[in-house]
Amino acid sequence: MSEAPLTISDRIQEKLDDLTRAERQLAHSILENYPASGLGPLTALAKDANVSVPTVARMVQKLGFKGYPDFQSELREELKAKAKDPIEKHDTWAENAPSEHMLNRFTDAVIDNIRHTLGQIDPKGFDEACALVADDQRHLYIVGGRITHTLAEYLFLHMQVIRPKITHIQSTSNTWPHYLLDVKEGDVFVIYDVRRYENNTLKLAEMAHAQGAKIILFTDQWRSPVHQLADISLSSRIVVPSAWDSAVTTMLLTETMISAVQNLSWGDTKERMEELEEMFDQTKLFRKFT
Amino acid sequence: MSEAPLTISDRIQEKLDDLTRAERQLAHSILENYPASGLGPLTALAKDANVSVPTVARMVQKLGFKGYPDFQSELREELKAKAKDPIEKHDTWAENAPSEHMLNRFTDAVIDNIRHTLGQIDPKGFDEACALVADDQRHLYIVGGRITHTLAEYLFLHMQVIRPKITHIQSTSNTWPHYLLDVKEGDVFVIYDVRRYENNTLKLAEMAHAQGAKIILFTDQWRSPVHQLADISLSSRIVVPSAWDSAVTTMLLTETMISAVQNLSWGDTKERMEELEEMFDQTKLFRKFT
DNA sequence: ACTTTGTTGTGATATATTTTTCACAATTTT
DNA sequence: AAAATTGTGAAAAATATATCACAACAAAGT
Repeated sequence: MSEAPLTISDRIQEKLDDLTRAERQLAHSILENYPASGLGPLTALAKDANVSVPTVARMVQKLGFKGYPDFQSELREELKAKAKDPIEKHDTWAENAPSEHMLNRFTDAVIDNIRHTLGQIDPKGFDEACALVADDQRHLYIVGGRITHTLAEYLFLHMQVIRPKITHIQSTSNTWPHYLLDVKEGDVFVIYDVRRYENNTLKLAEMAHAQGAKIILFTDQWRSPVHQLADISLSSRIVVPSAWDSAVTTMLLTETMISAVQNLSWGDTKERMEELEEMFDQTKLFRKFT
Repeated sequence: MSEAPLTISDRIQEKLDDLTRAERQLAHSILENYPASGLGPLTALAKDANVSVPTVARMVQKLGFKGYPDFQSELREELKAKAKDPIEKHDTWAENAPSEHMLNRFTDAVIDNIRHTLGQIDPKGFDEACALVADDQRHLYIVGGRITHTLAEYLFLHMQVIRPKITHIQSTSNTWPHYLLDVKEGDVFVIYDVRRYENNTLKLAEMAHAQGAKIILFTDQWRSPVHQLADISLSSRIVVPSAWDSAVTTMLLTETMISAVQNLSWGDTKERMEELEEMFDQTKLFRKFT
């Protein structure tokens, strides 16, 4: 058995549990841009990971190296070996799996979906959609179908924090006619509908449209019939090597929308502060969970 | 247009004619296993190339670097950049939007997450997890938290079609102690837990573990504490330019699992046929929609 | 063959960095 | 409150780098 020669990356990950908080933080920093950061001076690495110099020194020894230079020289060996290896031809995603492995095939397809989807999207329309969703003068209704209600709820959960006046409707439930009574002109519907397109969803969209609501539609490349009524359609490619369709791209657009709406709601000034706070928050989390 | 930023390798080759014999010898040695040898100590490089130390020092300056350390740090930069590149290639995703547009920034981050995640995943563990989930002798419990229950439900909805004996538990609900009564040794728990990790989820995992259940954990790069109890952990990078974390990569893994489990459930014989058919199918689709 | 000219290695040395350790205080975790 | 972890600042030890002068060498032209 010619076993995989156990890279340093592997070794780090294995030991991850035996490491202390600061060490783990350092480990992640090393893996973050591997192996480049490990090849620089120890001091730089320490600063990069926001840990002290002794922490680095202590850890490399914990990992079983004689010292930092020893660690580095093994890293270089590894790099040398990898450069010789012909495996990297087709960049596989999961390097340790053959390219026919489901992990690689699936990911290939998803990346392809993302590329196609983003390549064809209309940024203006997207921005308009975000603006509509961000406008808390309008009541926001979020609608999903049998499967897509999970995406709808995902959007709902986040919007709940960002703005008031939102409702999550499941088109497959029979309670939704209720909600429609209250719909006012100018309210916004975010509707998820991918194949197989659901009749209920279409009906719901029609009624909403009839009441003068704006409709933003998340759909697939073949476009749900709701498309006819929608003010803005965002269609994603959803084809993967599976018996089912992929919701990954749709979720990507959804998350992007969440982020964009958040920014709009907070105003330009706070945007940067938020980014900072995020980083800070992240650091705190590192400290908290050891 | 932003041309490729001229690697050090390029620079060396360009200057090759201006170099003297020993320097050329050195240059070739550097290119021989590039960039590894350039990242070691100057002395080692000199010995490797069978040239003297001053020759190396003289050459790096001739190449326009301030000194050997300068040369090295540029090499590291290059390596870092290259590691990021394989598919990203700085082609902006939404071509009609500027690269600072949220669509592009967000997608960049997500692709990066996917690459990191897949790069570090253990395919063996993944396969084992799929086998466990596919085994319909075992009852399958799917658990999600406040946000992640949407992912859990997504998995649940698909598994429902593929196999019997599954239950979707929401860790935030107070009904879950009920279910645990029925858990038998060998049953399987698929648990979603990303930061901020939920106490309920941990408790639930502990009880499941105590009853001898297998645990498969979907978590983030920092790993939920449930990790300690899990038989298999699948961790995803979740960092995006947003106030929230991204679930896209986790969903990608989930969908991949669904697809893999589906294949397993159809029996070994049909598996390959199906794969072929899939590929064929995929090709057809490519032709159709391009 | 004999310069001439430019290149290269040697050995030595000064400088600059880096690594490794310490002791101790601050902090966090148990 | 005790134990473990981490950062600080400093210093010592170890390496690495940059240079120098000079001799050895090689190639080119005379």
